[in-house]
Amino acid sequence: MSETGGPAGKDALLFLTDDQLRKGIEAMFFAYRGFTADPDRILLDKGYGRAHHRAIHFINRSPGTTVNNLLSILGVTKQSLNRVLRTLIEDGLVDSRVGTRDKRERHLFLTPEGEALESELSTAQRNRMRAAFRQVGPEAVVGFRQVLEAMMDNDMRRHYTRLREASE
Amino acid sequence: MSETGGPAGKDALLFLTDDQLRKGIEAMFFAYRGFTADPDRILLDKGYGRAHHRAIHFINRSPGTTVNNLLSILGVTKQSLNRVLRTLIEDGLVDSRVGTRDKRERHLFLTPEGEALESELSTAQRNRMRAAFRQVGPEAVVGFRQVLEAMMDNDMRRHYTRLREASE
DNA sequence: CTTGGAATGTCAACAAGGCTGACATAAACT
DNA sequence: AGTTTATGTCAGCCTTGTTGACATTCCAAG
Repeated sequence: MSETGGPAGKDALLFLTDDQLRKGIEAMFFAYRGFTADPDRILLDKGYGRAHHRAIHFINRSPGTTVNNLLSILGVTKQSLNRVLRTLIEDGLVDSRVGTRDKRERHLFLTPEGEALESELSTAQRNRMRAAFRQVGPEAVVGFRQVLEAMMDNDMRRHYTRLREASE
Repeated sequence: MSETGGPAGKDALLFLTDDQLRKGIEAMFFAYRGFTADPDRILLDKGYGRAHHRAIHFINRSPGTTVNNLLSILGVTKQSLNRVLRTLIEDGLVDSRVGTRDKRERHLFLTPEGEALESELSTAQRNRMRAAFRQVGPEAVVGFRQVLEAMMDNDMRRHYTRLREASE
């Protein structure tokens, strides 16, 4: 690992100046645009938006998840999510099955068509991420994720780590 | 410094697996929510949105900038930006002065009230960024920014570095 | 067992902030 | 002077966020 203070001395905390923080803020802003650019282009052709992408992504990650669970991951209202889900279901990308144990719940799955779109979107997004990771090397990638995790709200970090546990 | 390939061997590129890339993607998604959460709360009270924040931020960064320049930084249409600017001007947070050399241009400045809001917003956002940076240390911060820069589109990276040059 | 409240999901209507199209004005270039 | 180009504004549409009202299902208290 590395010491967390850098070289001990009067400049040890230079990375916490307002200028450095602003640099981080602007980097985050500009990078997020790149992060979503490729999927956005693909979705535009098919008449979908970023909200559809998010739903598809997390249904793929947790097949059979309920609407309620998806809500707390996405952090939007159920009414907002519902509109998106309805179009995905109508278009045959998502399958919604009434819960067997609790009939109020709907369990969500991707159809083969939904999986195809998910794959197309995540391939595009991974390609950009891969190029960036490769360019900067594994140590930078570790730092990247450490900062992002530290920046999350607790609720979001809980979802983030829970997704890791489920898949590994 | 550090070698960029990690331990030489068959696992040297393990950080580029699909699982690692997906982890990066989800980290980006959840972290961006945290990144905008604090300013969003402040803006909600005052009847503004994220679009107003972005405009205020970059006008503060480049006082006297034109609408056109702001457009290419924000990557939205002029019509969309115009709606936001109109309310900020009406509310006395932004001052729009017709260009002296070219009367088609409008040069944008923050009023004292605008600067007050800018300060409130950026203080909140910096506080979160500072807490994250401090928690993970300067080496992680370097990695964080390296990945973000590598992830930007070329146009956005141009704006990003241009802002650096102007201020340092 | 039934009944009242809580949980889940759907429908309707509204607001913010993207978008395109049409246009007014100013500058620039024949 | 007259056409073309650049800048900014106005009008209207679409996505996706919001709240409110409601139907269905479950569960627990009487």
